[in-house]
Amino acid sequence: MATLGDVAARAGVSISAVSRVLSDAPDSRVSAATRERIVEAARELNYRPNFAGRALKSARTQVVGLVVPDITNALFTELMHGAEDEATERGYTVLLGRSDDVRPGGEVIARLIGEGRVDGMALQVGDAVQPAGLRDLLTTQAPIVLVNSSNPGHVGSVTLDDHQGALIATRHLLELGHQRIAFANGLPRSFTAKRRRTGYKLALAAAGVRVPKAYETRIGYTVDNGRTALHRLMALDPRPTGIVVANVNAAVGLLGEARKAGIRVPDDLSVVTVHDSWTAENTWPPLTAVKMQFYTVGRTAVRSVIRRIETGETSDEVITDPPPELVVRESTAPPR
Amino acid sequence: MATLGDVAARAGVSISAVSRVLSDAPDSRVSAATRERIVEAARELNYRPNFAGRALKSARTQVVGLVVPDITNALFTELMHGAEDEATERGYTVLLGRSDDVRPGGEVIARLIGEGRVDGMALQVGDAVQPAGLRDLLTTQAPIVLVNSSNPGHVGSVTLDDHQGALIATRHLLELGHQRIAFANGLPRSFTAKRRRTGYKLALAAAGVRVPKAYETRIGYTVDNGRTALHRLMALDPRPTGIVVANVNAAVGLLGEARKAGIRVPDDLSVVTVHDSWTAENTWPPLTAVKMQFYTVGRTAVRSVIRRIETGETSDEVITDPPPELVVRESTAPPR
DNA sequence: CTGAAAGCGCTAACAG
DNA sequence: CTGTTAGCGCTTTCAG
Repeated sequence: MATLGDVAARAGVSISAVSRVLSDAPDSRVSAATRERIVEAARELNYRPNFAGRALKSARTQVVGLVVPDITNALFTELMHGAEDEATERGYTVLLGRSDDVRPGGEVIARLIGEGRVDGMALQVGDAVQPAGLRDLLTTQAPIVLVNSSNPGHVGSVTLDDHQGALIATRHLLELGHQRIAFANGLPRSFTAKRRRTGYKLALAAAGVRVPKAYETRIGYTVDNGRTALHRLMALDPRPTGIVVANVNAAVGLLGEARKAGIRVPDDLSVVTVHDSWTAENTWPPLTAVKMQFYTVGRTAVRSVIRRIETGETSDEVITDPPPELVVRESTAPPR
Repeated sequence: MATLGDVAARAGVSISAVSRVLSDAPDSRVSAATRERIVEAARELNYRPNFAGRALKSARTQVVGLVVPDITNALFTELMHGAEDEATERGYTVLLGRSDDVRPGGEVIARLIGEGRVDGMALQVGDAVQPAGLRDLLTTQAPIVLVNSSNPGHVGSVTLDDHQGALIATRHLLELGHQRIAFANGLPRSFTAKRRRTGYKLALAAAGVRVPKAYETRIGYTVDNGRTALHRLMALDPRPTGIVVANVNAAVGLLGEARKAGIRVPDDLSVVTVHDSWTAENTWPPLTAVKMQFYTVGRTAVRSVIRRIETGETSDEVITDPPPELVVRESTAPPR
């Protein structure tokens, strides 16, 4: 790989002149002719600035970490795209990491920041992460922004309007005429589950509808969790006529299980989910869903991290624009 | 962040002594007492080696790039896990990148390698990449290993046994008694599509079954491509009684579209797909699939890249162990 | 057994 | 306008 020195030698100038020209300092103080020679030499040698050299000198990597619990998840894909787009526009690169439930990201983050691999991080912790696990992160001075989590301390945060999402989903069933509306929610300690829960409850309360306590399950967001929720809810008496599922993956599992149990959707049971993804379009019947703006979350999170890196400012943001949007497909209908 | 100098000062020794101890050189030539003091000081200061400093000095990052066309894709998830597991075991980190069809990874790769961000790369190009786009990569001396692609030059490669996968899928339908077996394949220029095609053809030939030419579509691997394939195949006369789909995402789309068209699976039509993923379990009916070993591909690819980095050896490998495995679910049955 | 010193590629302050 | 130089944190050779 060509270095600044190689380019300088070829152009017959000093290293610093090359550096000034190629790192396009606004004030490179170089004559047009010299600049020309330098640029030409760099092109010929296919020069690329060495990452380590630059990072070592400047103590900046221009990299932000994005750590999510599960890269698999179709939802995070949108988020990652948003993060990448924002980063690229601002001259940053995104480094993708995984935080599983065991190590709540603490180890990964400490490494990435501690070793100087990234300048800052956007972090979404898994559902099952205990608040205690998060506490360590907050003591850090590092530029960390929490995504779709609570904000228990002095780090910034970006969250979806989960409350509104669940409310819209629930209202959809109410408007179809359902009264016995159940809620297949995430784990009790999940931050997003708490917020979705209030949306569900508020919608019911606003309509003057009361449901048994057992109508809410709090099992989790996975496909299998959805399967379990279906069984638990359908064992109740009276059976619900509609279910709001707090997560699209769980909804896919719930729908499959309903099918297996001979429960017809939407004839016997309406299902609406919070979140949308390509998988929701391809179930049978296609799932009615409330589309949440994950792309915007990604963009906003990275913007927030970069602001934190560059200016030190911290902020807590809720994505309300564009708002959650109901996408009606075929899994919901009026109750019989 | 604490540096070697900080640790040295605290331990009252020289920087080089600290370096020797903490980078656990096998022969650190340091007394037990000194070593103890150094380790203790490092712990107290929460020392972490600076990535840039180390990389600059050693011209090694201990990072391998993994570039895939679409991080979304459930299949690549397995591959990424395999890659990560292998990398971690060998003291490397994985940097994830995306190669879309427009820039066949060329730009991304040139940057990552040229700037010294990674020591080597495992690269899967998209379906739609023209061979010409690949040629540039082959001139490179960089440690690149192609994944699930052909090997048109002197870079290494790791591929699945696509031939065998398609053959097993086709044979499954034959054994159920189908004769009119169609094949919803990827684009003609896709390397994997070519290999799957030979498996399909061989299985038919071995059984002495002949089908019309139009029974093979070569539209692509996406969900929408699968939908299109369904329509095209069902417009034929005589209709096929079974379809082998070359990709699980396309199979999901094809299945959904069959449903919409009132074609009952498996009563009117059997569907079997190459690949397996969680989405295949959650369609209705659940998809019979040939499970391909993406996890092993990931592991092997990273192992191959690292070998290339460390020893310069190049190899071309086909994953045959474990072999592709038929997972029978409910989308296949004997023809009526 | 331990330390001094050079140098990886780059930027930036300073000198000419 | 252009060049010299110090130093970012680390590894490694060479001296002690």
